[in-house]
Amino acid sequence: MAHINITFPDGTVKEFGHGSTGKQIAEHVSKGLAREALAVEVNGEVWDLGRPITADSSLRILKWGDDGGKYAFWHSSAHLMAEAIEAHYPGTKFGIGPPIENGFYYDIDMGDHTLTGEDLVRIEKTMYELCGRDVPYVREEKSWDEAVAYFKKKGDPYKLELLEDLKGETITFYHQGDFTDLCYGPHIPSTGRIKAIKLLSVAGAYWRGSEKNKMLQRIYGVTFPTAKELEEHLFRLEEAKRRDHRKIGQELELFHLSPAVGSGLPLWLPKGTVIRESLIEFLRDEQRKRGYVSVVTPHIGNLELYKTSGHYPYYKDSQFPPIVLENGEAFLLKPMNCPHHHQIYAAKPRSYRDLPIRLAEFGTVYRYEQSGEMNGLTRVRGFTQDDAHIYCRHDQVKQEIRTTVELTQLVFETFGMEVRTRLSYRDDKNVEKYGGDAAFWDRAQREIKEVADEMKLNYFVGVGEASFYGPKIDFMVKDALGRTWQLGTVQVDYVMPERFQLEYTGSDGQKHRPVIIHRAPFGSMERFVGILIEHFAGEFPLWLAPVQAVVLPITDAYLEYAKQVCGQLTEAGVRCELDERNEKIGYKIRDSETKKVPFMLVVGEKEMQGNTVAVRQHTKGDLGAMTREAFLAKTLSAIQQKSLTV
RNA sequence: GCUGGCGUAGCUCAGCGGUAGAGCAGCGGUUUCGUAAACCGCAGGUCAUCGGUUCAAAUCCGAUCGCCAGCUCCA
Repeated sequence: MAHINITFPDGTVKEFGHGSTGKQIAEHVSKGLAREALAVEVNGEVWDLGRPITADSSLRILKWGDDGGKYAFWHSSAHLMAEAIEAHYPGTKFGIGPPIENGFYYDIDMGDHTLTGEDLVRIEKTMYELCGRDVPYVREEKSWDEAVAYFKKKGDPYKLELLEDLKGETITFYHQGDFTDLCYGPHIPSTGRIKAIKLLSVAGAYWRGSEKNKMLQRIYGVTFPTAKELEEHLFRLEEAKRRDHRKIGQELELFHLSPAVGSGLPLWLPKGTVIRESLIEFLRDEQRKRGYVSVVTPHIGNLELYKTSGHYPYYKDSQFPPIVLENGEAFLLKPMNCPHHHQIYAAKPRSYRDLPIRLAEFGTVYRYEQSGEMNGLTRVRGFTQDDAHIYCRHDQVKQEIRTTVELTQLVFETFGMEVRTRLSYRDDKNVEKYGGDAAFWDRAQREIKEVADEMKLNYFVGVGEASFYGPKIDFMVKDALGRTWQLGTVQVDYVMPERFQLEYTGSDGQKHRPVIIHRAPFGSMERFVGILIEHFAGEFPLWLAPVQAVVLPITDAYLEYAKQVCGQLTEAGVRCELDERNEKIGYKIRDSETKKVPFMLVVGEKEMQGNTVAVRQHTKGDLGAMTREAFLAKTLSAIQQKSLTV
């Protein structure tokens, strides 16, 4: 009998019988491993445990802790859900049912029936019954014709459409119990492995992600090998909801969204404005050190300006309609600041000695987002970019990219935020979406990649994510609900200098085109603060806290002393408030804790006598008494250092 | 924009055909208190808006606006 050599992850090689399965090999290693095994990775490809291995291979047994194992587990769970749906609603047509980052979904077409919460409960219950039967997932290879015949008979147009793209290939089916699905796999050995199930939500989703297609119903769910893990997962979801910036923003009175003003037009309340302005001050300072100069431009601009830039009419759908005067002159609420800045550059002749010129503005822009797109502060129709445009020579481009990336990194480090970096390239298959010559694009993309490599950035590439005038380095973060948002961005632009005929005189006396770098480390103040609220769960570091300290007199006998303390701190630049309400100290403390005020200064007889304050730190509790001077010094130092721990 | 869900006092929510309720917050008193909620009282709502059904609508139906989840989009 023939043998095959199996190489394990630790490098050891063992001989097994030809056609051995992952399951058999796992059992050979240990009973425990076999019990936990969900799938097997064979030469980098994830397979079912039951699939015979017929050649020398490197092999890794996948468990719940491995992405591939989870993937198979949730993929199998989607099939289990489909089986339960079919049991309740025969004739349901199935789209796709893949595993995702935190669970799985299945897109289904139920005709006139709209799923309700009760339906989900019923389906979930049936899933528990089905996994209780512990039936195996069985792989079966079919010819394309057999597969088509099956789904024609079943009457499932979506599966037939999927098969159209698989012509000529070997098709695989998976069965479990009474359910059969077209599926590339892999799957876990049997339904019994699924012990805990939660169907989370149902929402609409276009078939194949195109709004031209029919909208199907998508059920999201998550499953686990143990009930405990499900409980933990649901607890984490609840925790994440508590961080939601929309909730905290309301509780802490940071911003307000009034329908009377308009959807997606946030109002910054006094406490939120403190945060916003602290951030602006921080960045202005850093930019000043780096040779930026500030400019200010109006909120509207002549429509012709945007025709020159190319923003209009190509992006008409995402702009508010023009404001047209009686004489026919038309203005647009500015959707970006660049054209205005370009006019500042063009306002006088520029020499190569002047470059780079770095024009910075916290510029407010307006974009007509689709009605279903607005989201708290993270997606709005009016927002302020921490914008700047750097006009430089070709030989300065890489250096300028590098320093702007470094500035962006400094920003995220200051807040201890984790970001993912994306190189956003154009999509070569869709070139009409982009302006400028291919040669410019190649050059710009090469330049950002070179800088990214030289800086050893840990990036991924996003094809088709470029802006229409150039490629970008984008900095992405996730919100409390796991949604990804773009914050900082650095963009290289060879297109706008052409469109606006921007020039400088070189050392050779000839006219040359500058290159523009667009950059915004925060991205927008709104989105950044939204994410920041969630990052800190409303517990801002001292330098950002809207109220840094609150003085709490024990009784009104100490009100006068409390006023002195608060006055001294305010005088020194600390944002301090006095709680002079006629309430017990416990009540005042509770109130300030709820408002997440970093320092509570309790003052009574002892403090007044000793000229001290009893310091209580938010979430940390009583720190004991401190002289007023010591507290002030400690506070000022933490503010100055932008410390994350106080 | 699309699919579904939801709009009741500043906030969190109950009421779901017979004309509006609680807790917290607010205000007025009493209390003068040492590290997460003192006590008593008062006030507060054209039940998102507009239209319809009905003897009667917060409650049923429709439209509009807004919010939420997802999809699509995102210069």
